[in-house]
Amino acid sequence: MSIDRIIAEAVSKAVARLYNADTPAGEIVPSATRKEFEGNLTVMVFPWVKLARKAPAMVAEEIGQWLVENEPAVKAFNAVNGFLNIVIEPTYWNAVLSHVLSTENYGITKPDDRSPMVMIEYSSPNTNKPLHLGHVRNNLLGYSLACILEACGNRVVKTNIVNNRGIHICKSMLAWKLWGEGATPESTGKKGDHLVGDFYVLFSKRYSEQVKALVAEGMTEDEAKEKAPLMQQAREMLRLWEQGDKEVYDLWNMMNSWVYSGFDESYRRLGVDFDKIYYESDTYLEGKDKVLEGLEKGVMYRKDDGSVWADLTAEGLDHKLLLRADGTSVYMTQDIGTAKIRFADYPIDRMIYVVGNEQEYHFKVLSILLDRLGFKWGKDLVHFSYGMVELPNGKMKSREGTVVDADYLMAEMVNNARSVSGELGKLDGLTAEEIDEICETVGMGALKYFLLKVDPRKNMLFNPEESIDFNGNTGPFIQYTHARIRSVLRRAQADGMTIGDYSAVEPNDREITLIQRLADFPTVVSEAGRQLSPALIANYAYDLCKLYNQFYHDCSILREENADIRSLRLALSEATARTIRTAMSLLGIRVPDRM
RNA sequence: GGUUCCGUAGCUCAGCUGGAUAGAGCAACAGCCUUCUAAGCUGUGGGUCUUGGGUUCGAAUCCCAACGGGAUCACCA
Repeated sequence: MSIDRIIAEAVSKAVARLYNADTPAGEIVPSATRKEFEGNLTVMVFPWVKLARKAPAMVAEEIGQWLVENEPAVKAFNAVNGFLNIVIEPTYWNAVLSHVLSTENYGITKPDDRSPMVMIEYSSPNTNKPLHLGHVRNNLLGYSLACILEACGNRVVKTNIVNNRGIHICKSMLAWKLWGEGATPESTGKKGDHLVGDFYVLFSKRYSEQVKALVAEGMTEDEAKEKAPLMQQAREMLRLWEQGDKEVYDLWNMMNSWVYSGFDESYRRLGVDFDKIYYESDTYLEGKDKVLEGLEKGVMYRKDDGSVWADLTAEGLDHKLLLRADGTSVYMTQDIGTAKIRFADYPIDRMIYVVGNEQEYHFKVLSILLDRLGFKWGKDLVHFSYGMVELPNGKMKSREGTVVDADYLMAEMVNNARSVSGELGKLDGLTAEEIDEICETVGMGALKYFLLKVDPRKNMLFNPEESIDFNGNTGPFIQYTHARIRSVLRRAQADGMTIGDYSAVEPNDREITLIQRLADFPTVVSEAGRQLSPALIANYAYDLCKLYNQFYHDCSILREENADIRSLRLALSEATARTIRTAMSLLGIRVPDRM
């Protein structure tokens, strides 16, 4: 049992004896004592002052006295107003540390066949352009959430729905046909997704030139956008695609395959993966049946023109279109169709969509509709909504070209890691492969940690210059701490030192704080799972590293003469390294053994 | 305008289901490498937690309102 539970039980017993109070131990939450006061754990006694009819300080005094007399783990106490500060028997902390060290997968709950199944959708790219910074945030959040949920004992299915059809894809295809036929990733040396993206940009450019020309001839802006020949041609191409026209289909397949392999490369570098990938081209027709089923059930209605709608006014929302008058689907219908297929594929208990906050309305509606259509997870589906990534000079707008390309960004981060490492002399005496490996790990670690440490709901600022920083609350700082601990442990091993017996050692204040923090890990993981918050894990890891670094500078571990004390410090190092590794793996960040 | 999210140091961010004198990093200044990795450590300065009410022993945290900012309210995806 953890130390704060022991204290909670004891306090519960104490107030029962002293004041006849019926307070379950579960309601008592001891917290770490603030460093200005003496003690390790603090319990607030305010809940019992009324019952005791005594001053808060007096109540704290009485409970404290009872604890010292009846609970062996409690060594001493002091009462400051209503705050009861408890000093735990120092050697007791060693037992806590041993527990941390001896528990395999400390803090991690492995799922089994009966565990709830949660599906998490993330990434969901369009196949007309490469990934950008916003996708990076999405992918990292999604992947990390999946790791955290799995660590909390869920069976997790990571999924991706690739938006590979529609007018935007046809625009790239048309541009390629008109101005780039013959260009392939091989012939141009470009990554497939970038090549296709370039044609999309080219289309936009030529299209807006056409629109401009038409406006100059006297058309209104809206009319020009509609009537521009390029738009007409793209529409025609979409029509042909939907009819299964062989030539268009072949082109579509070819260009998509370029994009997929480009995406795969980006995903690999990001370190994210999927258990099941759905393609919109396979699912976009599926929602129709469900909607018609809803029509029969009476949860939807048909207008005179034949279009199908859902009335959401009871939920305080509007009427929502689901099928156009010509019977074709809209976005919402497709998501219903995807849900149907997914539910048929997996026995899902819970569904999480990692999608930007601009789609909050969409998912609110989707939740209601899925619920009405009988999906058991519909009502409680989670739209894990995250804020935009902003740049110092304003928003990212693909139209204005102010996007940060994901591949470019990753390369920049790794390059920067290389130059900083080189300047610091960290790369001396390493082979070329080792250098590559470390720079990749550090550069990507910096990027990932930077995007994961902030509250996902918030819009965040990404300053390309400042964010490539390896000092302070950053991924590399955590990686560095880990590497340094590993180095200590390596030397210890080389010198034949082992973690011996430290059960009789009294740890100092710093060491106790560190042990307390290590013991917190399982709570932090389950909390992170409950709140779906990678940021919680990230900030915990930083905090832990900060504590370790202070401890590290506070004492010498290997040169400590007293073998028992050295044992404690080695054990502390070992436990910290392991916890850092586990925490970072929940964020999808690798930690190097040396750097 | 309706709905919703956000507002904490000059900047970027923590602050868990209410608890003691609101914390880190960056930036500024001052120290620390003959000692296990200085991507580090120590210290100094820097705050009306947007504002105003309410709830109570106690509010950055919960409730209401105002102000400021983002998102959204398509037969686009």
